[in-house]
Amino acid sequence: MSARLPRGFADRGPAELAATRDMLDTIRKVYERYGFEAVETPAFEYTDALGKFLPDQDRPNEGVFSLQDDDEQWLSLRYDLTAPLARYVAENFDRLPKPYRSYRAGWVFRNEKPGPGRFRQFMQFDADTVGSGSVAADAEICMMAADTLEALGIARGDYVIKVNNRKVLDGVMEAIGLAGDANAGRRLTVLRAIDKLDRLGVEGVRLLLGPGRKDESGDFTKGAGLDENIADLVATLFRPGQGSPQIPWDSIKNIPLAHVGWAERERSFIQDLEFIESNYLTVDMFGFVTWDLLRKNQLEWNDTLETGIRELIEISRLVEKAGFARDRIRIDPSVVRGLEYYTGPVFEAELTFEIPGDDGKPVRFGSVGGGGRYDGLVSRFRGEKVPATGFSIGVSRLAAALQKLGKLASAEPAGPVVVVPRTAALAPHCMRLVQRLRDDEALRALPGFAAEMYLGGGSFKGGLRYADKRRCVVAIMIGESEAEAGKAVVKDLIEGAEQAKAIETNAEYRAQRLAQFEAAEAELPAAIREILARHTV
RNA sequence: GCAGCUGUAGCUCAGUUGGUUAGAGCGCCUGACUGUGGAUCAGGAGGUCGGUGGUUCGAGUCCACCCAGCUGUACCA
Repeated sequence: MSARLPRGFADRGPAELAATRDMLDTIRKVYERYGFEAVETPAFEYTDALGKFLPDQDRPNEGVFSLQDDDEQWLSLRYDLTAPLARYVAENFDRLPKPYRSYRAGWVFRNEKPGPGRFRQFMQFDADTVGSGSVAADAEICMMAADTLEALGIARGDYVIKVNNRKVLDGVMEAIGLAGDANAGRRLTVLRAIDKLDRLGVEGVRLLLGPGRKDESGDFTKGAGLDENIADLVATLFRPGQGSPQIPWDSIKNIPLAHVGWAERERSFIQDLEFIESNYLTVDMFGFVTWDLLRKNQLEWNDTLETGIRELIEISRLVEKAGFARDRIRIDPSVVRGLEYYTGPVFEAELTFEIPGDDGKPVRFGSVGGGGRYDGLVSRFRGEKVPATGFSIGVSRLAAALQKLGKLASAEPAGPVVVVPRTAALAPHCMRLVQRLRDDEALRALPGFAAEMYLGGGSFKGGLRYADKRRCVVAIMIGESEAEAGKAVVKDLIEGAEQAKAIETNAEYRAQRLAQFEAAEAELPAAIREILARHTV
């Protein structure tokens, strides 16, 4: 039998654990400052509570890890933290304050094809506001996401929280005649195509919206089958970075409304925009461009679309007033996200900086989190409607990005002070000594201080080799003569290694006892503190 | 899932048109060094060449299938 790690799972060493712990701590502080409170739910849920099982099968869908309980009920490992929260809120609805603001971190599991940076178990850190239908809740979540990324050390300008609204997408679908249950499949295809804008570009997406697309490997993806001009319209409309469309603000303002003959509702909508400050230009323009494109294609404006755009404008207004400019939170119509349960605003946190990859080509990390409004999730468990919105950070992915940025400790933490007995008979003497170090007030006050006696057998040098591998800074050596004299030899391992680089010959090496000195037992803590201080800053 | 590429020591890789006992560097272990990691020197362990079957006098090398990995694509609640 060979020892092997299951595909798509990862072991984590001390360096990674320490880094993740720091990261979670930082995120938690931001969330708590916003007034969110902690909750934890288990890794397993009843499969139906996760809301995903195929209609005509009694077996849970692939994609989740599932097993049958002894009462034959299906259990699944959670694939995100949102569905379990909905279950928790529904189950404890009466005693929770509303709106309920909660955060939680935990492992989630997906039974999918793993890849570089894609695991079948990974950590998410979520925050949600349940019980508020106000777009202020959505705006706040976006603000918090931006603050969180900055708290983690990502500079302003190196990230952006992109915001869109499912109602806009739905409204456009409606306008191009894809409303209704009969078109659900094609709607999905269109949404997926839009989702790929950043990767495939406008051309690729236009193909996906129309006849279909063949990729480099020759694989063919079936398209949505839209008419060419409609595909054009959709691809243009949801182009990413829509922030600077071709039409300048002035030309919108100066449109002679009466002359174009807009319907009353449309006119009032556009007139509204005139009162909006220039910072909301993106949404305004998007609204106008949408309106204009629809009109040119003889398609109708609709309520869903208007509501969606008005919500986006409102969110822009809120975050702007709170001091979040467009370099942090930005409306981007190409954001699609979670195709299933989102009902309103959707968000995506994206890292915008590039880093040279292994092959030298610049690599973007892209999305490190996302979320949105899911007004239907909790109500699956209760009669009444419970609006909710939330955001989820992909911890592992973000950690990888931070590591590349150098914002995360990547080195293994320094090892303990190791006391090495010269012979086995000295073990009691050393054990007493090491315990005195652990009990020393001043040493204990040092962050991360640890002391241990070398427990390995073999030769004396084994102890030093061990200290080396553990990245220890200080070794204490005790032989018979030292024990009798109540003394110890203290060695600065880092300084010793440094000095050894200059040594060329064996004789010289033997002659030197690099970076070590003898100290009385009582002076040990002070000597150790001095060496540690030398190397920890 | 589909397509293309790749599988030689713990790691990174060599291995000539198919030809003897398959190599290197790093790492690991042991020793030298009067009681010392890191320097130096000497030695050692470790591979059914991803697996199975085939072609051949002979296969790490050629062929088929399988498995695994990488890349793209699809899916990702």
